[in-house]
Amino acid sequence: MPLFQSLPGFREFPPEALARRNHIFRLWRQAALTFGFVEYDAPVVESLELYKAKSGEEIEQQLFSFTDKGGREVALRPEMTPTVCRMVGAKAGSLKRPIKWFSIAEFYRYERAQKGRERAFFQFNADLFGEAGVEADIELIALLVQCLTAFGLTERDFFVRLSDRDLWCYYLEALGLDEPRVRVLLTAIDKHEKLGDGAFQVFTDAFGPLDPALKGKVLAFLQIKSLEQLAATLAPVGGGKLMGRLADWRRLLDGLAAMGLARFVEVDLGVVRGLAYYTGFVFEAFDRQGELRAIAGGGRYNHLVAKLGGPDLPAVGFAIGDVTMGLLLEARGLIPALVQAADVYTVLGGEEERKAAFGDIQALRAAGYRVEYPLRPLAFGKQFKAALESGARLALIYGGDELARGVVKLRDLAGRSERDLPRDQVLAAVRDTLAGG
RNA sequence: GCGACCGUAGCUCAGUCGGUUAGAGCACCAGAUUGUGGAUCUGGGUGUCGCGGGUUCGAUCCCCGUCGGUCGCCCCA
Repeated sequence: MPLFQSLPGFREFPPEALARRNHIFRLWRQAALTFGFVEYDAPVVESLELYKAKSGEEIEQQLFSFTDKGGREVALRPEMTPTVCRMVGAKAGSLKRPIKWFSIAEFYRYERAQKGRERAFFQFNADLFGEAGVEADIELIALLVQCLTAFGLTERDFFVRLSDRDLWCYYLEALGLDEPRVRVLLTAIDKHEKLGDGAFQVFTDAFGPLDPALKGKVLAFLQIKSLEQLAATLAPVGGGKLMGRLADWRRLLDGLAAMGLARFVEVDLGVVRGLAYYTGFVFEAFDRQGELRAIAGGGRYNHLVAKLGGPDLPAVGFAIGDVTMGLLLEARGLIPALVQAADVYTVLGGEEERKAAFGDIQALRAAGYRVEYPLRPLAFGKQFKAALESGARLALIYGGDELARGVVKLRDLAGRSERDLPRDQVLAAVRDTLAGG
């Protein structure tokens, strides 16, 4: 038994696992860059107040927080949104709009680990600031889709559930509910999928029995699956705010359809997201099988930058977690074999030959080729096995016979063919052979 | 924070109705093998049976606790 183990919920990444992680990061990064997002990074430790200001006092329960040696109350970051809002808020005056930033970073939450959830995990975060129109929402949802399809996932593997907090608020207001009742009812709606009718208990507890007619309308709203149904439901209600939102929905869905992404997106007003700061469209990506927790989530948060001390900047963003993403890719067989192969393996006849080879090895490496050779004297047979296991395409053979003739043997390991090279042509020959196919 | 299940080698697991020195496959290491291929053969166990305590003549096995894992609840930014 090891004397020390990693802490609960903290994963280790031995080379194979790190290769997988880097593969995921590489495709996320590539997707973001093609959408014109620029990468940033930020501190891992922040003031505890930053998170309390955004999420309330209870959040401390879920944080790795402590008092530093200067007496400051601090926390390991549990998410990127407050930080990026602060960063963008501070520089907003000098940043060209729209502001499109992304990051890939590790986060920490003091929670019990379970399937798809660890205490330390990575997230891809993308946020767009300074654009209030649905064009920004389209951009983010399209990027989210790209971040998943880049791996070979299709509409049969995942979908994006699209909802709208503003729409809910305006609708419930139109049905005669005041703001406190709207807020509590939204909490119930958020839990309805899991708890069913029991979800409304929180409302009953706070305000007494829910009017059956009202409840019926809420349940009917949750059933809406298309823009047409939404329009039909809202038409009799009317009102400028609701009609405005309906127009936004139309533009959003039209835009996504024009991008060819309609097949990934479903109208689903059951998604509310617990966060009070969301102000408009909200969305979450799920696997089609319904076996995993959310793959990604995001939405519009138009007032958070101001709340954290910056200018009033409209914003929309989302995050993808690496844990659920990894589970999904694994389940679909979409994690490729990520082998780290050498370019050249150098077979050494003996100590004299080793010295003779070192100059070439160094030159090849300086030229960017991955070159391996046995660190200890090894029989030729073993060296050829090692050459194969290294994945190298070429072997350079430094034997006594060859050196006596002023040559080195270049072996194509796959083709099993060999030829002699004059000593001074090793680098050029390797370059030509590897470049040639 | 709560609950259920689980914990034997690097991995997957066997095992002991409580009994000598804890096993297999894979992986790994060495040799056969000092001039050519993933093979084969030989050898190597690499282990605090998670940890601590209890019961017992004797515990990897039974009991309690604890730590860790998995899954779920709470929460989910």
